[in-house]
Amino acid sequence: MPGGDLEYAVISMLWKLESATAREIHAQVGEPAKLVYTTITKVLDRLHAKGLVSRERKGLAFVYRPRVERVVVEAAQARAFLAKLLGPAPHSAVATLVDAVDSLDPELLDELAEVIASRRRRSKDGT
Amino acid sequence: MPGGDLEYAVISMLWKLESATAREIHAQVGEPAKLVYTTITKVLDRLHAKGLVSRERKGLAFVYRPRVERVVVEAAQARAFLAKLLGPAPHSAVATLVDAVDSLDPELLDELAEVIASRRRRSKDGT
DNA sequence: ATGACAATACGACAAGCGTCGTAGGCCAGG
DNA sequence: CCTGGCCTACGACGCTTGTCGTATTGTCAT
Repeated sequence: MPGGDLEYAVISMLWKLESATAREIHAQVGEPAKLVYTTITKVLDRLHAKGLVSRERKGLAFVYRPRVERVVVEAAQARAFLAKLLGPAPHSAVATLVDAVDSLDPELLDELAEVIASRRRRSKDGT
Repeated sequence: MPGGDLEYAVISMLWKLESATAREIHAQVGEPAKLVYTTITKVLDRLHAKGLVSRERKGLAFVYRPRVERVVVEAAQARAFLAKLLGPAPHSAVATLVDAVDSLDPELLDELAEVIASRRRRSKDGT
C-alpha cells in the first residue's frame, strides 16, 4: 500500500525506529537524499491519510508510529511482485530472483537456501 | 522501465508472442480485463515512445515486437524490488520472499532450492 | 469514385507520487 | 509585548499511468 519509493523509505524508517518525529525521519531519510523538510512531512501526511501510520501530538510536533506491521506490508508487496513476474513463466522468474539476490549480496544465498530447507521441512510435517 | 502493471502485462504478452498487433494484444490482455481497444494501443504507444518495443507497419496495422530482452527488464525489476526490501533488514526480507513463493506456488520452492544449489556450485568454481 | 471498416493518432481526465513554497500557529528569550 | 524559531497545514506543479473518446487516414470491395 505504500505505493512509491519515498513513502516506502519513510515507513521503513518508522519500522526501524518504532516511532519518530518528522524531523527525525527527515534527518535519516530526507537529508541524505537532499529533500526539503516539508517533503517528508507531506509524505507523512499522506501515509497518515492512508491510515498506514498513526500520530500523537507531543509538544509542538507529532510523533509518528507505524500502524501496519512491516511483515504484512512486505508480504503483500512480495506477493504482488512475484505474481507479476510469475505470470507468464514461473520458472525463469525463480532464476531471475536468485540472480538478483546473488548480485546484491551473495551471502544471502546461503541464508535463502536455509530458509527454504526449513520451510520444506515444516511443510512435510504439515505445519 | 515498464512502470505500471498494464504496461508490464502488455510487454509480457509481447515477450510471449514474439510479435503481435495491437488487436492481438487486446484480445489476450485487454479483452479479459474489459479494457477498450484504444487503451491497449495507448499503452503500446507509450511503450514505443520509451523505446521498449519496436513496430513495423504491416498493411493497416503495426506489428509490435519487444525491443528489450525480458531477462534484462526482469532482472532490473527484481534487483530494484530486492534492494527496496533489503534496505533495512536483509534477513527477514529473504524469509518474506520465500513465504511469498511458497504461498503462490509451493512447488516452486523445490525449483528455487535447485537453482540456488547450482548457483552456489558455480560460484565455488569461480564461474 | 465512394462508402463501410479497420487502425492509428491525438487529446483529455483522474489518480497517485515526489517535491516545494508559503502561510499561520505557538512557545521561549529579550 | 515582540521577535525569532520551529512545526504543521495546505495548496501547487509536473510527470507517469490507466482509461476513454473522437478525429483522421488508409484500404478494399462495389
